[in-house]
Amino acid sequence: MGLTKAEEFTKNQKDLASYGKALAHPARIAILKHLVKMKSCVCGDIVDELPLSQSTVSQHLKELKVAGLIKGNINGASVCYCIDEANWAKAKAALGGLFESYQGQNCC
Amino acid sequence: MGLTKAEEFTKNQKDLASYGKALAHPARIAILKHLVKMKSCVCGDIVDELPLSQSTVSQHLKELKVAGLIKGNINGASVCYCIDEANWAKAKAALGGLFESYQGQNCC
DNA sequence: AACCTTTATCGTAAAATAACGATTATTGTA
DNA sequence: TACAATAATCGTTATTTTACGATAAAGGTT
Repeated sequence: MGLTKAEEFTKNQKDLASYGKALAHPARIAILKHLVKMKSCVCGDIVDELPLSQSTVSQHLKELKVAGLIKGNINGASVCYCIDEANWAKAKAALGGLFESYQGQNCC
Repeated sequence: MGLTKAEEFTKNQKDLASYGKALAHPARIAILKHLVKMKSCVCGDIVDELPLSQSTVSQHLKELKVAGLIKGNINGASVCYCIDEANWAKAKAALGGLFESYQGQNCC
């Protein structure tokens, strides 16, 4: 993202931007939708669902994990990813709050 | 964002990602919150609110406009920006739908 | 007409992102 | 123990993003 002056913003603004960033790629949206639908999910299954290489999918999974939206549990040789319920609720509340704070009525 | 294979995803996935991208920077979150709160808003006022140069803010405004979340009306020498009510509702519904589609219950 | 204000655009540089193949580490299996 | 499978990480490249100053365009003002 080039030069970033993000330090100068509030925690709430940075949190919201962080959730936005996690959602800012169709592959990550696809991963999240898959996890929501399937509940259980081995990493390999996600790779098979997407038109991307294993390493690229792994990167997207990492970003979602860093943003807190998902978590991964090692299960033998594979890893089971799923929605991180607590943080999902936080993101939902934060984004929902933003969108609901607008009640219509503009000047233009 | 580097090489993008976004063509291979569904319209819904791309739409959601587009909204995510619009929200992916604290400055744009700040702009949106300001517009929600103030209702009326001259571009210059937004510049004054942010720790960024006029040209950088103008770029962020453009991105929000491209994503459809805001619109600008020329008002003499200045421009009045505000929330685009229709698209705001669409984004709210799309993101809300994603977050509400998860009903808890994971394997991990 | 000359000038100031306001905002968009241009040109540029630094940094992040997206993508891939190759490699590594770990676990399970023959 | 040797080998296959799984997933993370490394190294690299192309593209996009962020940011800024400078300039341009357009609208007011004197």
